[in-house]
Amino acid sequence: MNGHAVPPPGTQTLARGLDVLRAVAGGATDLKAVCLETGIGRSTAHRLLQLLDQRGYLRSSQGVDYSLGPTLIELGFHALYQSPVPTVARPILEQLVNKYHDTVHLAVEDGGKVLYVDKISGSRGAEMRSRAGYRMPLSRTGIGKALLLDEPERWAEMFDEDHAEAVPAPEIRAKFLSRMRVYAQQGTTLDLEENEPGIRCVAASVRNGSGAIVAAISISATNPYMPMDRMRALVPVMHQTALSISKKLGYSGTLRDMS
Amino acid sequence: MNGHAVPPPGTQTLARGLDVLRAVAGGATDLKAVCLETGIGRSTAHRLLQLLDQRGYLRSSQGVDYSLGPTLIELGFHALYQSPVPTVARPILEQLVNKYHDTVHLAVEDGGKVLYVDKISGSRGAEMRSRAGYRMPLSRTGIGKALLLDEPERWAEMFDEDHAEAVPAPEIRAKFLSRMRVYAQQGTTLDLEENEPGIRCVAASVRNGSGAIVAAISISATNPYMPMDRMRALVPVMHQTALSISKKLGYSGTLRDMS
DNA sequence: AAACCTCATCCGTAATATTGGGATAGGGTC
DNA sequence: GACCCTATCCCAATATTACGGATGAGGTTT
Repeated sequence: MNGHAVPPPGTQTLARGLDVLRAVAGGATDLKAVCLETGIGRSTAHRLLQLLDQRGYLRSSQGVDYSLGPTLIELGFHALYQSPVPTVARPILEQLVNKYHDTVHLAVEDGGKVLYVDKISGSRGAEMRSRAGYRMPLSRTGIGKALLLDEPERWAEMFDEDHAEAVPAPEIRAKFLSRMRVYAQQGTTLDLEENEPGIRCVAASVRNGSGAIVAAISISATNPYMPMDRMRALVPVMHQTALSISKKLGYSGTLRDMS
Repeated sequence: MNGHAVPPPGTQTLARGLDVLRAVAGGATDLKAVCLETGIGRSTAHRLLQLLDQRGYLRSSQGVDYSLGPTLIELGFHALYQSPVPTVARPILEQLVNKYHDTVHLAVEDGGKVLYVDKISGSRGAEMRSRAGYRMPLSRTGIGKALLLDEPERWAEMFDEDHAEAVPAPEIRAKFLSRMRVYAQQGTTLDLEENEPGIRCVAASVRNGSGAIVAAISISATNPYMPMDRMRALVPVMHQTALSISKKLGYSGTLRDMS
C-alpha cells in the first residue's frame, strides 16, 4: 500500500518518521491509524510520534488527535521563499486577476505532479477547489502541460501514468500528443475540461535565466466564462505575462541550456 | 550550539534527520555546512541528505546546493488548512485591508514564539519585512501580546526570555506587566515601536468555540500613518473584527473553558 | 599542463541505537 | 463496578546505524 521506491539502507528510522508524517497528512489522527497506515509497530510508531510532536512537526492534544504541526508551516513557507519565482510572480499575477477577473494559478513540477504554489481567486464564477500546496496530474491540466513543453520524451509516459485507471482510446492519446506539439511551438497550452468537467484554462510556461521551464501560470474559469474565442484571445495575454515573469527571473531570450 | 531540549531515546536518527532539515533551512547548502551546523559525521549526514532529497523534503542539483524542497511546501499548506482559522479569517481580513489600507497579519503561537500564518500587505507605506511562516518574539509584538492575554502567569517569563540579550531597566518590565493587565481587560493590544522602531500596530485576540485564544490579528503601519488617536480609533475596529472571526469559529460569548 | 586541494560519494565492520512484545495506566462505555 | 480500548513505558535480542578510511570527480593554484 505504501508505494515508496527504494528505502535506502541506513535510514530506516528517518524513512519511517517521514512515513508517519505522511500518514498524519493523509488523515490518520491516532496511534492505531498511523500503525495501520504505515505498517509500523505500536511502540515504534508511538516513539516517532512523540518526537515529531515535540519538535512541532505534529500537533496533538496530550497524545491523541494528531494533526500536522506549525513547524511544517514555518518550513513550508521557508521552502516557498527560497525560490524567487513566487515572489516575483505575485504582483504580476495580481494585475492579471484585476484585469480579467478569473482565477489565476502558479505551479511548479514536483515528482511527476503539478504542485500549486500560489492561487489568486477571481471575482466571479464558482470558487475553485484547488489550493496552494495541492497536487494535480501533469498531463490533465493546462498548467501541467505547460510545465512539460520542453520535454517531448515525457509526454507519452505522463499521459499513460495519468490515465492508468481508465485507459482511453488510442486516438485520444494520439490527439493529446499532436496537441502538445502545437502547444510547444506557441509556448502556451489549453485545458478543455480534461481534468475537471466544466473548467477550462489557458496556461503558459515560465523560464529562468538559463531558459529552463521552472514554473507555469494559468487562468481558469467555468466554461460559460471561457468560450473558445475568449481562450484564443487569452493565449497572447498569458504568453506575455509568463514572459514578463521569466524576464524578471533573468530569462534573456530563447537560449535553452541543455548542457 | 544546538539547543534542543532532550533528544528522546530511540529516535536518534529521526532527530538527526530533522536537525539536517533545520540546518538547510538555516542556510546550509552543502554537506560540509550541514555537518558543522549539526555536529553529525560526514557519512551519516550524507545518507540523511540523500533520503530527504529523494522524498522531496530537500531539493538539490546532483548532491550540491541543497535547499528546502517541494514536499515541505505541500505539507506546510496542508498543515495550514487543517486549521479552520486561516480560511475563515482571510475574507474578513481582506475587508479590513480594503477599508484601512494598512498591512494586516494573522498569527498563532508556536513554541513560545509568534508564528505568522497570513499576511496581507497594505496599499501604502513601506512594505514590511514580515512574511507568513516567520517567527517573532511574543512579548515584543502587538500580535504576540494578544496571544498571551489569557495567561498572566507567562507574561513575566516571556518578557524575560525576549529581553535576555540586553536586560532592560526594572521599570520597563513593570510597565510592560501593568500594560498587559489593561490590554487583557479590553481584549486588544498595542505595539508602540517596541520590536521594530518606526512600526506601530493594534492587535486583538481570536477565540475558538471553547473560548480559548487560538490566534490573533494585527494591523500595522509606520508611525506617520499611526498617530495615537488613529490607534485609539482602531482599537474597537480590531476588537470587532477579531470577534467576527471568533464567532465564525463557534465562539459564543465570554465562556472560557479552563478544564 | 600537471599537481594539489576540497568536496561528495561509497564501503565494511564494530558498536550502538532501534525494535516490538509484553506489562502498566488512564479513560470511556456498557 | 467491570470491561474494553487506547496511549504509554520498559527491557532484552537484534538489526540498524555510525564512522573512518578509500575512491573519484571537479576546480584551483603553481
